Amino acid sequence: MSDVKNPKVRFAPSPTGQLHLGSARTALFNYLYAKHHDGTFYLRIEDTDKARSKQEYVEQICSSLEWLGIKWDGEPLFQSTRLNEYHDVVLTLLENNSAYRCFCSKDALETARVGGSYQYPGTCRNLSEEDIKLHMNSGEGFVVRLRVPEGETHFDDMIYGAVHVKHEEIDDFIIARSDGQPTYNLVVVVDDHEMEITHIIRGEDHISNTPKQILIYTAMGYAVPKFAHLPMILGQDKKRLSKRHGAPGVQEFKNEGYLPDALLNYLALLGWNPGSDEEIFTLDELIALFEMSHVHKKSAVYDEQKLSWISGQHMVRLGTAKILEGIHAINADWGQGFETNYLYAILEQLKQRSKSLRDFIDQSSYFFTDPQSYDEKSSRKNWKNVATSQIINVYKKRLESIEQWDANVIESTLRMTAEENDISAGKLIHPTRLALSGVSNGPSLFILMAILGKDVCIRRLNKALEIFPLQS
RNA sequence: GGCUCGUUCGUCUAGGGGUUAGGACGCCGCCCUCUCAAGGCGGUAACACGGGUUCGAUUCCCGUACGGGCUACCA
Repeated sequence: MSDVKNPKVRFAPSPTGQLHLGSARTALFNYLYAKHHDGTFYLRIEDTDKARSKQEYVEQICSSLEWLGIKWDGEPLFQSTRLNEYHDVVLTLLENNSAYRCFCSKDALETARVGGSYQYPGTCRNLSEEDIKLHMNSGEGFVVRLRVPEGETHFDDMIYGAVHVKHEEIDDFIIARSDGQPTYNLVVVVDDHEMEITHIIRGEDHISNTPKQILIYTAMGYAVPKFAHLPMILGQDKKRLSKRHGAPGVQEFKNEGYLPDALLNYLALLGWNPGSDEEIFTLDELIALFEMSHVHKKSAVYDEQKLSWISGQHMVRLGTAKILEGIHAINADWGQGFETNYLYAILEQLKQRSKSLRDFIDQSSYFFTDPQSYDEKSSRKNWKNVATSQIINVYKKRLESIEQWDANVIESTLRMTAEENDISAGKLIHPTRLALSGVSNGPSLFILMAILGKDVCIRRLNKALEIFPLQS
């Protein structure tokens, strides 16, 4: 289908914050593209902004990627370790006349900016050797700018198609700051060349950097890689997704109890479609199906409800052992002191009712401790008077004599009791559920009772018989 | 402001010169049922607008509107 072989891609976050949804999707698409084509997925930490980069963010980003199951190949490359290489490239560019020193002060340029033009006026573009020496000798600071030639640059974006940019629209941009530090555009090119990256897959916000980078590739005589720019993810207000949309970092999704595969699944569907009506996929399935040609340019709005649904779908498909593992990852105490089989039985029942791992925790308290309170509405509705207490008492007595404690027996006993007393089964089921769980919803009552066990059921019924009806 | 990209149900999307414009989430209803879910069935809801081109445009072209991106000695 595709003639791409063993591509090398990279995900290059800057450690100035934790991994966000948008970045996570960029990482995902890089990963999917690489793995689909038997390629390599590298991680590069863009930590040249010393003021904003933090080690703790490096760790957070890495652990988020690990949690997601996006595994990078080899060791991460840290740009902060490659300052010498960048410096050498700047010198080469200076030597081959592709770049030049600019002695204009920042303030001077700032005040020179008028109207709609933000471009560098080219003051130092053609300084003579003597002028340069003069400036240098007087100890003036300088930046290095790329000498952008006349003409235009074009490239074929895998998603955007043909992009043409006239050079008049490109500034003689800075590649080295006055403190000698290289800038983003320079650094990216040097590393992508060094790492032999074949496909640069990144957010649409980088599209205008691309011609600048191509200019550097060309000036250095490097082969130009292929580019794919991904559409943005927006919040409900159609603004670029950010913290204030309540969709912060990947870390939060983990804490909320989302499954990594579910998050990945949802993210993949933002801007890409599998070419069928299927919507639920594991990571491996996404790898197999991923095609860059199915990625479109339109930005997508993040929708937590759909994420939640997808999460629920994954939950149902997941084995109980995996679920237990996941729950313990966010709450190691859950179910402590109870047998694993007991926990499995609970999870099996709660699966259909849980969208996240948190839901299991939130819904399962009555499996471990007797209800401390009873749903008020249900109390009023389902255990109104002493008549209910009397019939519950009858049922309880019969339960006490059951030898074979299983759901079928529990159920037939209840139905028999109801029938003999000429009431509907529901009249007995609802108060019993209330007495046992304290709430009015949950798994089938008889399965619930079978799981809880005879002793617990009798104990809780006795307690409820003391309390209900609340007031008469 | 300049450059640029986009616009199909509220949202994610399929489609593409002639279709009852398809699917999914959500929402509503029904079925199932001991509740809540899950599941099944059905319903609600869209081609931004104006001009062309054409026998015929939602689909192609041009404008307008609206939205996104970029416009740093950040990455």
